[in-house]
Amino acid sequence: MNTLAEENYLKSIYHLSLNTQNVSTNQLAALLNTKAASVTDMLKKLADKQLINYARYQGVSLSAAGEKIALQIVRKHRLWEYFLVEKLNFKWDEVHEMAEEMEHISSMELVDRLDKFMNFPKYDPHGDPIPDSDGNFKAHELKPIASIEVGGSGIISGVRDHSAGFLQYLEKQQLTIGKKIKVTEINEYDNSMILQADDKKIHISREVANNLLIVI
Amino acid sequence: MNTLAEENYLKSIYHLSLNTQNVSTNQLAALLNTKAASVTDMLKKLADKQLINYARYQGVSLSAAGEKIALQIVRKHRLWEYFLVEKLNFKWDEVHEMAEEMEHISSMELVDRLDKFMNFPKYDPHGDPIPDSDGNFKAHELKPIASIEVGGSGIISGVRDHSAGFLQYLEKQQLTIGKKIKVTEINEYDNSMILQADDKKIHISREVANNLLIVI
DNA sequence: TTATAAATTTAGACAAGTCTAAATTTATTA
DNA sequence: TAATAAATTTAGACTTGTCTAAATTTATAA
Ligand SMILES: [Mn+2]
Ligand SMILES: [Mn+2]
Ligand SMILES: [Mn+2]
Ligand SMILES: [Mn+2]
Repeated sequence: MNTLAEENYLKSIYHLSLNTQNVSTNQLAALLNTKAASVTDMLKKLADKQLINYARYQGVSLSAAGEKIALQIVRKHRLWEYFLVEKLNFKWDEVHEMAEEMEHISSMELVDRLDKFMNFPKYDPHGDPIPDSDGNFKAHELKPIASIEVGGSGIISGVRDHSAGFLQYLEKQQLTIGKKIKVTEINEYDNSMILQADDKKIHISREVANNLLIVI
Repeated sequence: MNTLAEENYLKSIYHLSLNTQNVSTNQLAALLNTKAASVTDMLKKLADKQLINYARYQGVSLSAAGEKIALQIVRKHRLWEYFLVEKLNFKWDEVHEMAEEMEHISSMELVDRLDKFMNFPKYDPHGDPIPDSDGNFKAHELKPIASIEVGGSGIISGVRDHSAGFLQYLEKQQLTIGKKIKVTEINEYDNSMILQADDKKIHISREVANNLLIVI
């Protein structure tokens, strides 16, 4: 079907498309850890295959066919992450690289059975929605904690930064998916916030508040 | 570490080495579904990496380092096959191609946890032994049913032919791993055999008898 | 609105892995 | 043992995916 490289490009275009209309060559190069020239080469190939809409110098978006493929890869990635955490007891900061490889296992029958085996989970260990076999999913209505005012509360349901460092920090602070938090104080000087979670007060920086997402 | 192609070559050399001292270029080409010239190219590469012992025109064998890698791939292949059958309910004739991809997932931590998750199985769905994380395993003392005389009996514990067609045939005849059988009759004309299994009489050809292995 | 900067593409090269066709070595057999 | 056949290797080419350096296009800003 599609090569491993093609799949990684499609998935990256998908992710970047969530924030911008047209994805730029440089954005892709940064995310894929490659060079702009290499990206251009691949974009030509994907355009030939009708998987993307591409006009020279104008950036790129997924075609319907490309999005379908991207969603299947995202589905596999998130299901394998769920498997690694729930069945093999990995921590949420340990699974990304492994899933990066596993998402390319081609059998659809396999991923559907895996889905069933785990009882059709709707969200991965980082709170990201898992598309079903048709590519459909419902995302949470997420807001960064930074956007909440004093007195507001919600349930931690996602992260904006998926890096192992950030995830480990959150784990240490016990700020994990599903936890109910309330904003009790905002420091005017640096905009850092104090949260009430269970019986603890947790002090988080503005940067953390920007990258930690809740459902109200 | 090693590329996917290199891993597949090492594994193939390993399998062929079980029957012959030095593996030939043509044997590898046949098993890997490629051409002899391609095999020669790869053998040079693997020899440079000290993973095989190779002398031009003389065939090839694994070095200690090469065998270690091959055993890890075999371990992963068989553990994933076990997972697919025991956890995801695939049939034993359906899992080979998927495991062919999954065996290349690199994380050793992952495979060790998978092993633990499944309670350290010793044999894969086809009766082949699963190496432990150090590459050690104990193979069954296997004999083809064809070598048994009338009155002899044993437990089905392996197959010589792993093709889906053969496995499906065995399944249909209920000649599956673990079943106790007894040879009740050998037809002199075509050497076909009649087996007693549970309460059934099963008639098998010489060819089947050669490819079905038992422990006495 | 022109000059400069930034982004992107093109040109040309390279490594991995494969192939066909030709050359070489080894095995077989007359 | 010499001729022929079979197996293997070499030569040269091709594809995929990548890179650097140079050229081109688009964006920004004086
Ligand atoms: Mn990937
Ligand atoms: Mn995730
Ligand atoms: Mn393989
Ligand atoms: Mn097997």
